[in-house]
Amino acid sequence: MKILVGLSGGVDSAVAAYLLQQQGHEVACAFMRNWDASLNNDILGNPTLQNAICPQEEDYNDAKAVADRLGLPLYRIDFIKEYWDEVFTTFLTEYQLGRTPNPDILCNKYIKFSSFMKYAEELGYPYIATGHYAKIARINNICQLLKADDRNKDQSYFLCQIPKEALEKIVFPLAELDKHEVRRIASELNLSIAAKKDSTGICFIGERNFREFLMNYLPAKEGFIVNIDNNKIIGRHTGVLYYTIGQRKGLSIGGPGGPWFVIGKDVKQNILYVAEKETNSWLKSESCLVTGFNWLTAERPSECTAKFRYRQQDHPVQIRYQDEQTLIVEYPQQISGVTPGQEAVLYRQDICLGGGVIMDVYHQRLSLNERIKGATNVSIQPN
RNA sequence: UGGGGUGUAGCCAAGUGGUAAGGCAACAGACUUUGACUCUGUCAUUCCCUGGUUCAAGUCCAGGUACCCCAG
Repeated sequence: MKILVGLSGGVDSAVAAYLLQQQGHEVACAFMRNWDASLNNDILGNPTLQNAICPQEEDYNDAKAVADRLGLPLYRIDFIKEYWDEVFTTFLTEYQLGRTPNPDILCNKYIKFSSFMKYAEELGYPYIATGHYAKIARINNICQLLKADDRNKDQSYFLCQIPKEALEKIVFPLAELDKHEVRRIASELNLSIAAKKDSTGICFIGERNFREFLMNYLPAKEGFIVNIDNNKIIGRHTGVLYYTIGQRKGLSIGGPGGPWFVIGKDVKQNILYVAEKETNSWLKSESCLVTGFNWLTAERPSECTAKFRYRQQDHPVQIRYQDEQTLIVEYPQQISGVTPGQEAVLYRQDICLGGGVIMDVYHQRLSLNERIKGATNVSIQPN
């Protein structure tokens, strides 16, 4: 098979390329560049802005070294405009609405398994491969997305929004490998990046002071932090959009009581609502509204399991259908920290059924905003 | 300027003569291809100031000082 491997400069994609080569495929590599700090006005909190060589060039050099070591051709392709238009604008819009989006899921949907796949086809490669820890298997002659064998690294959550048809054209060579085996292979090959630290942080943007990064695009706007249980102002925030539900760090609320957790926000009034202790009922919900659901299978279950965040355990859930893409996901046992903007991803055992965006969460039949409104329907008192 | 009370880290707070608990926050690290959560670690040679008693003072005594409350 002719396969184009997305080579990032990290260990995983390097080993993926090597494995495909060993299997006798006709392999070429491509390095994607999707973020340009100066072009994208990414100034605040950018630790590498002044560096002579930007981290992405270092990654490219690493990828080049890998390709050379394996004797494979390396293409280079920019998706900077596509990333901005399709991933980043959506990301910012969601933040402006007070939600917490998952940019990496958008990146996989629009860039890696759309634009990049198209690019590969045009280049004459009908298949693409990446270093994702996920598995594709034919079940009843239909390609399905499954969890990786390495359950600790499984990244199927991030792939829930990719086009179903794309599954036919993707190869995940790391599907059955543990991370430590991948590293072992890399070091046996004497790859220069064998010990390179796993990358974390937003896809293509990297590990950053997140608040400072957002300040480039969402201006700081100070406001009050209010204790939802008594409507008292107990602190100040630098911008309600910078916080996410369930967040504890960065509130700077000292003194008696605590710890304090963000439980909701009022974007219009610029108020951040917090409650004491993680055990408080404000973070719990029994159901949520999920929209834009991307189905990866033909199955439409009424019961299955779900993850509401990456690396969260699978929770048993029941599904009620508003329509094909709009679901009410119910979990009467209650789950903490289900957050609008994040993705609800459904599974049946190992099979990833698909995912959609959490639009609202409900507790005792009330939406989060209704609950907050009910609790704050008295004037806020200065403390 | 009569009475009472209180001053311990950024905040809250133990400690009542024997060599500064704990919590919150902050910071650092781990974990993590979202954002969180979580875990680990760091964080007062010093207790409002000055002097005194004592082998030993955050703790006792004296004076000063700041703030709070009550009465004027």
